[in-house]
Amino acid sequence: MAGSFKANFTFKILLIQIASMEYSFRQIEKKWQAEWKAQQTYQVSNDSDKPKCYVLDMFPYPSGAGLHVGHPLGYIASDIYSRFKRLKGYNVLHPMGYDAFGLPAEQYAIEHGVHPAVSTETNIQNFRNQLDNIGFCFDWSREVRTCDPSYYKWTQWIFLQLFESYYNRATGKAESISSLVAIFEEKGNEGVVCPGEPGLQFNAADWKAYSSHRQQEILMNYRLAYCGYGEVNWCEALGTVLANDEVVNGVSERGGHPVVKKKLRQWYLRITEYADRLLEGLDRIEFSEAMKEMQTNWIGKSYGAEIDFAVKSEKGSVSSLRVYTTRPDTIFGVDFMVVAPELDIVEGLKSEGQAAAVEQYLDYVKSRSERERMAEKKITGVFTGSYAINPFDGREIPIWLSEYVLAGYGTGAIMAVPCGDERDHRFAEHFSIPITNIIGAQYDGKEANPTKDAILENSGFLNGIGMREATEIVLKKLEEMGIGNRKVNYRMRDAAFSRQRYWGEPFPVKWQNGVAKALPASDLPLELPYVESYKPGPEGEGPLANIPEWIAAELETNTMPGYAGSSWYFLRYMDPKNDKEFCSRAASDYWGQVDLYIGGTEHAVGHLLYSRMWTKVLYDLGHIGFDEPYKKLVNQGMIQGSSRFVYRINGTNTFVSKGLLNEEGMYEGKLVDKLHVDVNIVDGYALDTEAFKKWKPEYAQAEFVLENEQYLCGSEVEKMSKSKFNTVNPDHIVERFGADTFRMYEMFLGPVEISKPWDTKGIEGVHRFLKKFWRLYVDENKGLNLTDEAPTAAELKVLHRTIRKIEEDTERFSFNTGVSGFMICVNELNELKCRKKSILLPLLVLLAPYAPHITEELWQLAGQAGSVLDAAFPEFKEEYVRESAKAYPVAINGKTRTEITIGLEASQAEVEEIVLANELVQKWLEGKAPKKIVYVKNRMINVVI
RNA sequence: GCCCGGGUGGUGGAACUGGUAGACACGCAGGACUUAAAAUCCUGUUCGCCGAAAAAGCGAGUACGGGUUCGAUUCCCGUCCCGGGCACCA
Repeated sequence: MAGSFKANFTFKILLIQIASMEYSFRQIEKKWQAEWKAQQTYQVSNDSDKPKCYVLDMFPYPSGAGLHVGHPLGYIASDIYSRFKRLKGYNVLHPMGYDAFGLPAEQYAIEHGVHPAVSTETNIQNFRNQLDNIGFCFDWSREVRTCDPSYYKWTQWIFLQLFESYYNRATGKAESISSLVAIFEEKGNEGVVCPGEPGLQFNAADWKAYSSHRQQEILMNYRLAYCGYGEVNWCEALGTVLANDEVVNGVSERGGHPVVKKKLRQWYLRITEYADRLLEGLDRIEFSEAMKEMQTNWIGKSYGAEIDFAVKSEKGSVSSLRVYTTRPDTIFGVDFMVVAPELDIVEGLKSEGQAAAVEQYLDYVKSRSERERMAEKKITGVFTGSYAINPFDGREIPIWLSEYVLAGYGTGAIMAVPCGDERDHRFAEHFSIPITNIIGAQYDGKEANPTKDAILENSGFLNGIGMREATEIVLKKLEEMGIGNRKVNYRMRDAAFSRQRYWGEPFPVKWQNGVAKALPASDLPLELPYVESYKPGPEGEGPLANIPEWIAAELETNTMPGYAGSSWYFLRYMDPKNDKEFCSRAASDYWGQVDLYIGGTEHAVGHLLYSRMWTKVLYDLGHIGFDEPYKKLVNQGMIQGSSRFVYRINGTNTFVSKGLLNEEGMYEGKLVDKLHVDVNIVDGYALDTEAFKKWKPEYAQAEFVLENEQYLCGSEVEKMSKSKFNTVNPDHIVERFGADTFRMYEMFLGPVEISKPWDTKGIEGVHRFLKKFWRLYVDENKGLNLTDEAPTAAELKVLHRTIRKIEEDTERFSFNTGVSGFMICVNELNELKCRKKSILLPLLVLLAPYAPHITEELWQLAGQAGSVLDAAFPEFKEEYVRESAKAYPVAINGKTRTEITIGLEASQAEVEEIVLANELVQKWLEGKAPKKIVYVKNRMINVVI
């Protein structure tokens, strides 16, 4: 008994010892995360002799769902790059913070009665824990939050800069409103076109004679941040304004209530004044061509003309119709006009006979969102009963209304040339409008041809003239006749900058007698007051309108949108604690532009354009020394999720199982709304209907139409996002495999810029690699197992190839191939049974940016001083990898047939001789002479027969 | 609809500037070690044809159809499918 007990006891001790030298990743990771925190290893100074490098991740919104595996993809990439740059001797700024204002927190407040500040704080804590788990090198002492008054004080301050500025087109930059007033007092607005009211003209005397109310109204039309009127999605039943996101099939996602458009007073940013500079700036920054193209298209600069057509109508109240066209040369091909249904002149255009049809059409359009209108393939429209007169041949052209023409672009009216424009063509065919062919054989009668190179026919005085030339002739003639002028147009509109919401920055503005007055900077921050209820105010105003004190103080009741705080946050990180300035000039001069910005393409035209504009304004006003915020942008692809959908019969609370829908996605002839459902309450495709009822209050009374006693959901691969309820939490991945494995696996999945669906299987391979790596240094029984022997040539070759590979791949953000490079290296060193410090210590440094915890542990075990984070990146030496010969693939007619090893210095003649002597090549030649032998040094050889 | 991106084995992907398609992994199959399992290690793995098998060989192959080229996953034209954005999600 005793002997057996003792043996058992010893055995246990042995087990513990063995276990202690295994790769126990959780223990190692927690140890070093605590150590780095204690040592403040990641704190960065603004004062350093080293070259600077600013690496930034796009500002996350701390959602209640927490991090999903898609978020850290970019953070890991930037983390690896930051650590790599640190090893390379840079002073690296790599900060993180929270874009903490936003709709979801408010939505949550409405649904659960929790104050957004409370839920946001909880979410941030949660986010932070999740981030810490992964071992990022963020300098948390620089953390910022947009909802913190010490932060939004400066958001409000920058808003005041915008409010107190206008864009001087003559100097091409923002200047102060006071300097504009000085110009007005001296000479009126001559030479200073009013962007908000282009026809406006007044002299100094006029200006002085204006009431102060009128003066303020004029100034408002110049300000970079200004007030105007705009349409919003208004839901009467909810008494609130909805985001496009929240509107499905013309009804609210919450509750399925009708949504119509309503005009409300709104703030705007005059980003259109910066259109040309936003275009020009693209030439000076390293964004992908696709990204530049998207921004260019969004800005949508076009050169064309505005033309006034005389109108013949029953009422006679409309004398002319102004259209915008980029193709004045096609004016003889105009077969009809299309006017946006919202335009005021519609009332005057409709004839008695068409009145009913027009009214019916207007009702239809009112129920449609802009998104739906643009996505519509179906052709809709109505004839107004009026005609425009072609100024050159007097032809009467019918005027139609159609939703494919948008009120906000150009003049809201177009001249339709069906033979040259696809949409016009389909419209003409659909409504049987006769088509005039002005390009002869270039038009086949079936499809529009948008060519610019045809010779015009059927075109009066333009007959026989090329289109490009004709454009100029027509423009001159229109100008002579006084009915048209050249016009540069932008598709981009001014950015709506107010929300009828609670959880955002209050505007530092008072309304007195209908005039907006800026609060003095000394009153900032204007703090967001506490509210009991998040219900909208009267007439769709924001919740702040419900606070008597707020109203009594005459304060603006709108709040700023999400992109306000995120448009300048990269500056605040440089000097986060400054309570005198948004960022000291010394700090912004030291850090300068963001050297590497990583984030998704979903911000291509929103955030990235706004923050570029804000930067330009701050630059113009002399607050910073550069006018582009981001020097280089790398787009991370999305890690996609697999979403699930439920189908609600439109206007009801009844949900129909997927299999019961017909091919058009209808149920018994009824329209259904397709709604996302949380993947966590769906098993495969089967919905847990009880959990569904508890999921959201509005579903508590939901009824289900089942198939085979189950409710089956639809599925789609799409972006992983809180709003699509399809997220996977990284925490449990880290728990099972460790942070180093998680980091490397995310990178190993594929190129950082490509989207791919998440799949947990496959992570084993990376985990195995790290265990193998560990065993290169540590014998699980004996412990550390390194020698001081001199390395062999083969070992040096493996090491230096890896140095080159990792350096190149990290520098070009090809982290996936970097990881595979490490795998190859470890496989080869294993084969060589290499345990030499001279090889393995440099390898530790190479791997440190990718897997910081395991490398720091081994660095310490190997008795190295200091942290591996501050080691020097090993230097690549070409001499160790140099080859003297290459095994060339030899192809016959492009098809590889064999391999021949030839010295690298061989000449064409020598190669030909060697190749022709080869037995296999001779077999293919069958005695004939080759036509040609292609030899590309260090690449391949091709024998052409 | 418009703009942008993508499509390569059973799966994720590699091939960087037009030069050996499938690196590196996952999965799968077989084997070694073990009483067994886990862990670890080894071998094979694009498809088809020809072989008893192995070796070798032949043919096809990077969404589909064309083109340029000695040579195309890579460049050009057209088609299909998937994803992102389209102005109040951030």
